[in-house]
Amino acid sequence: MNTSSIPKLAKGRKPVEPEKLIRREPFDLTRIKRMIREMGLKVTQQRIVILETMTAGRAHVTAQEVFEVVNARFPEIGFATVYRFLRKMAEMHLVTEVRMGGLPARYELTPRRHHDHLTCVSCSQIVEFENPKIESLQEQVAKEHNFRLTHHVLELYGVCSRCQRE
Amino acid sequence: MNTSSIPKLAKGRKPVEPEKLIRREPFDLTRIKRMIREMGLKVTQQRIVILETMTAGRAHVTAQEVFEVVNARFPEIGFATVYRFLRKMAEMHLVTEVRMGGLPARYELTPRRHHDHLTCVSCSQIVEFENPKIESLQEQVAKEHNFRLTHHVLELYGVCSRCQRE
DNA sequence: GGGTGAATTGACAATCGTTATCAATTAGAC
DNA sequence: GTCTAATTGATAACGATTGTCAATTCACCC
Repeated sequence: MNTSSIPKLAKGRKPVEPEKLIRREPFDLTRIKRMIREMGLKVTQQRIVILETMTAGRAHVTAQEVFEVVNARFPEIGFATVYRFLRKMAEMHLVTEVRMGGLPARYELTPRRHHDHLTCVSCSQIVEFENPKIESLQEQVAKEHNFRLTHHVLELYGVCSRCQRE
Repeated sequence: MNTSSIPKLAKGRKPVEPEKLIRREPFDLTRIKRMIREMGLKVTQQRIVILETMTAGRAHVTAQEVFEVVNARFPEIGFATVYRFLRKMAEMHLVTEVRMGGLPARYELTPRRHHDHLTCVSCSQIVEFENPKIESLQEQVAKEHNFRLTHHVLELYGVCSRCQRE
């Protein structure tokens, strides 16, 4: 890949569709580079762009969606690279992988506070929630069975208020 | 498919490897036929064998595992039939589909009492548990967000006591 | 700065679990 | 038994994910 073209493209002006996914301010470059280095990885232009997209974009995105945003800005970046880096970041707990049913995995920057998900089966909107009582009851269950808990998946599915009306 | 050969094979004596999966007594034929009829489906030899295997075998099996048991007894039964029927039964809530991570779906006869799973990340053993307090807290969370809850997935992962010792 | 080796990349093939297709067969109602 | 719609098995197709590998790039040394 011709990486030298990336800075050039970055300054490009052509309007990009998938940008609509972006909602938050990305972390600054220094911070992003540090995050990559802290994972024990080399700092490449691809990884900067991918991680920047993750920090800037909405949560709960699929690898495909990340790829589309990234690839729209830098067509040289292949989707294998996106997949690989997302997997690596999940491994490093920098992002969290959420798999619902047989659907493609969704990724979110690992939130400082743990939370679970409430998903609308009709419109797929995801609401995050945290409930310390449930958490502690889970710990209690694990203890009763002499398990040392490593993690858990709690996904609630239902119909949101808007979809109930329709 | 030559179904007429099935009764013949059923009496066959050749020892079958995957039988080791069987742990419980299957439901009797009359009951199994009734279950299939109650789903609004035709009673076929294939479905009898598959459902018999489900009622007789261990819980939390993959479609592939069911297929292997079934196919060992009746090589004429294709795996598309197994997949289709499992999916249909899941749809009818006769069996419950459990998907953990990106792994193949596992099926169990829907237990009379709802329960969740505690899985050992080391040896994959699955412990079932039920906790009404967690259930009601989930309802409460859904209510707070104006969702009408349809179902949920609660999977706890940890290291079982035996694996902790090793 | 340039040189070097290992990590990373992109294109693409391969794999996995699952689902669709379709002609042939079968269950169930008459 | 006859008829028709449901079911079946073989196989292709599918979508998500992972592996392969030659070419490129980063990070470190000088």
